[in-house]
Amino acid sequence: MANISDIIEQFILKTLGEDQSVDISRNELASFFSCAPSQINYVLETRFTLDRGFVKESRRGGGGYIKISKINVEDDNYMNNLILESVGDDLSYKRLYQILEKLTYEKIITKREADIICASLNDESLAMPFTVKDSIRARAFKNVLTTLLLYKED
Amino acid sequence: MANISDIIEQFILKTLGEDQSVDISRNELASFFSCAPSQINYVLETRFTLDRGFVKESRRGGGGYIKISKINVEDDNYMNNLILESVGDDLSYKRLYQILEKLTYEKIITKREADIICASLNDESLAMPFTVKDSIRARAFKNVLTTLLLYKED
DNA sequence: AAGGTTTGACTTTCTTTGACCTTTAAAAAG
DNA sequence: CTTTTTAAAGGTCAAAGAAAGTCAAACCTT
Repeated sequence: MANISDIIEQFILKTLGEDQSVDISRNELASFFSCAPSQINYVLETRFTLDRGFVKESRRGGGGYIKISKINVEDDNYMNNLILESVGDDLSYKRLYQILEKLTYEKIITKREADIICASLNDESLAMPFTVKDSIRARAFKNVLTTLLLYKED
Repeated sequence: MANISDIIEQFILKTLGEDQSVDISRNELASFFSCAPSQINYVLETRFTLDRGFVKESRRGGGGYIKISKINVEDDNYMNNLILESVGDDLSYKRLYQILEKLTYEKIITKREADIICASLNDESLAMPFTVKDSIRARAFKNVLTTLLLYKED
């Protein structure tokens, strides 16, 4: 955790807190952390992604800003979207991991459940050629999500 | 004895101590012991294996690290036995299902967790040739069981 | 000779930096 | 009041840097 990106990520998460969104100023943040402004973009691109449940919006020019919003995972749209589109036909382990983090954070699954899914679908478990691996993972994970949806009914 | 690998092993074990995990920096360790960085990998591969109850996780790039976690293998004969013998190198879906029923009945896992494992490792998810399927399932399920051992602490 | 160790060259992944680009609000000019 | 200019944002992309991973050859031990 010695890299700036992680620190900035934590800072933004903390600033967000329980709120649904925050506005940040790219340049201010960058100068606060004494880093290149594009570093902020890097953090946003790698950490505040849709998979992890964030949506961004920004505006340039005077009084510009970047707004980071948490998406509402409550309703089944998020899960349905994951199943139908977001996951797609291929799913890397990394991406799976990020999605699981989000689902855990939103308390849709427990940490233990996330770990179970991870263990069964990581690269070591799925010991097979690259090309097939990601597609098997996608298929299997969609099945898991579908199973979870069944539990949401109650 | 007296070879660097053993010394590094001891050092890591000592650093671990009673803790459940440690973070190490491959390059730092290597330069501390004046050895090639890949020597560290060698030590990890030969000494901190799953069989011996260790799980590893790492990250490259700036601020990279290697995390070594210890799993509690204590006295859990049933799970250990499952991992080492019962499951074996091949595992049919039927057999998996039976084991999951047993684990659920014994309250080692919840029904929901069983369903999740089922969903991710059933024949539909693992869409691949028969010959490979059962061996992938065995491997994956063993990983799941190992992960569950991590939770046996509490 | 066999098996475990050690080393180093090469690869992959992730992060950091900086130069250059685009958009926009506000100010200046007409 | 409209148009033009300017400065203040944010965006993009590629190169450099910082780890860790891999693999095979050389080296020891028994």
